[in-house]
Amino acid sequence: MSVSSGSGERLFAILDLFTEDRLEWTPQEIMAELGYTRPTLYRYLRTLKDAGFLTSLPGRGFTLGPRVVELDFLVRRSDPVVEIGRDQVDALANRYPCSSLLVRYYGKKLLCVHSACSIPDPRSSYPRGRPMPLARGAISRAILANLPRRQQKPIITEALEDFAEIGIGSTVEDVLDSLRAIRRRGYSIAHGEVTPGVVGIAAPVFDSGRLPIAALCVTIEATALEAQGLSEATVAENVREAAAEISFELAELQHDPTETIDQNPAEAGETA
Amino acid sequence: MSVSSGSGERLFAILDLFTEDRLEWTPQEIMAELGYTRPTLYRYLRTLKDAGFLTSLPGRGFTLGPRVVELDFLVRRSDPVVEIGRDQVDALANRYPCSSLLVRYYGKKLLCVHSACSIPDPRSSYPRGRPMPLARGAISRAILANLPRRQQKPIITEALEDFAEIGIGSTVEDVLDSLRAIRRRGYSIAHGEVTPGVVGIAAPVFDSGRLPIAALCVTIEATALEAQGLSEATVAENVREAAAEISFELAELQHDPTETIDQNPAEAGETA
DNA sequence: TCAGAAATCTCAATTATTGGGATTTTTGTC
DNA sequence: GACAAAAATCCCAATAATTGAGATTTCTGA
Repeated sequence: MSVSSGSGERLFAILDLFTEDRLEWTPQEIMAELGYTRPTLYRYLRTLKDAGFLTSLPGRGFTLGPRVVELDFLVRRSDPVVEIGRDQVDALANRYPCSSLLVRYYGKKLLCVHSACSIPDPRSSYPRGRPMPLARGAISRAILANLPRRQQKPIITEALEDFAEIGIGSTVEDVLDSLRAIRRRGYSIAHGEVTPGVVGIAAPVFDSGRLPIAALCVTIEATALEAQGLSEATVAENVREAAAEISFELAELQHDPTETIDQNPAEAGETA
Repeated sequence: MSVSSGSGERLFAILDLFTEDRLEWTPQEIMAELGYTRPTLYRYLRTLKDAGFLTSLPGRGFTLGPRVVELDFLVRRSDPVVEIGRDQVDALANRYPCSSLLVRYYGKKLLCVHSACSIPDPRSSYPRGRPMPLARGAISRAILANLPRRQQKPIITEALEDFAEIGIGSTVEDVLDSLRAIRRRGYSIAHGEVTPGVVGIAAPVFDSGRLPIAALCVTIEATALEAQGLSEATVAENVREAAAEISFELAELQHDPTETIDQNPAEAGETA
């Protein structure tokens, strides 16, 4: 809420410039974009470079640096959802000609944390680290449907047009009803919401407190399903079971005091 | 050089606490470790959390957060060495029962940036993001041997005992001779230097300026080599060719102005 | 070798950061 | 559901650290 300045935040603002669309920035461009003074900017850049978050390309400016890579390795290690889910993701990819994703729910974001792919040229590609929209697709709904009402409402209200377009419901109450059904069924299905012709089938992963913290998802071409004589429901059952298995193993970890684990890094709740 | 304070660096010092051995820290522990005041520490933690670099675990403190994952995705995208090398790494893993690594040289560090594995239970495991020692193993020497003399000397001097132990040479001149041989041969081999019974075979990857920026490496059980009737030299030739192919494609990218690429993020040179 | 640009340095002004202590919120327990 | 202990946040004056204009140095390419 607070627009607090703080030189730390000004540092991170530099990192925020680097996006999928723009992976290189020169000091010039950064100055223009953020309005920092020259000496200040260079000081920031030096700090970031010394810390390894940026590296300078000979004549072309800066890119993200190796420290990021190192830290991601540590994140993979510290996240039991990844540790445990990996096998299930890979198994699903082996069973069906699909890409299979494990997507984590962080506060207001969905982030793919592991994926596997068993088809040559996947049309929808979500490798680790790519963020996803919170209001579209099977994954989104698998999570949303299992959130406490308190948290559902603001999200639904905000993205009502999206839901209407998809056919989930045109009023908040309608959407809530649809989500209730999804919750009871244990999985959600989306037809071509993200990529045309591709079916997404997702099921929620719970922490030991029964809160949804992730979703397991298989995306498969509609034509491939047909070709293999598979029904969506069959696949969905498999996904649901695999997700349940992850939840189960997570809960076990929780109870076993010999292992260190984290649980639900999602933000508590925000006054939307 | 400079022990400059700077609140940015104090922020990053918090991130530096998180290591493979210690993935969770409570504010208490951080205060004790870094000596920050309580309000200050909490301010820092909030900044880091808001930026997504940390997340708070319910009752257990903090871990690294999702922003790291997002940034690593961007790094993978911006590093052409990964983009190009991936296929070669995977191909080698398919050809031999081994793990196959692509390791990047960043200033004074070696960092695995991609790996593949074709055996069930690999004894030496180097997934993306795990740093490696700069003075041990085939990878290290593949890089070192191709560095300009200017940069070789200080490194060798500093790690002379290591080299002596491995049998590369007991004086700086001896080591330089050995490295020259490696450079001429085009690949380096290490027997059980990192893991007993495991052979490492590595070849350098060059940027368009003929500077070594990475190494491609296959690690394979000595017994597996024998069982398959493979000679080290045969495998080494394959590794060398694959690495050369990466170098070649990198150089091509360099000349093709339609692609944005980075080149050699390694630090220029430091007054060792 | 030299010009033009890029990066760094110097140092005084001032602002934003700091930390002691009070206060509020959260957590765990009864 | 209420209570005590701990954890996190707030307040605000003091001050130390950050800032930026301009000079200077280093780099880059011709």
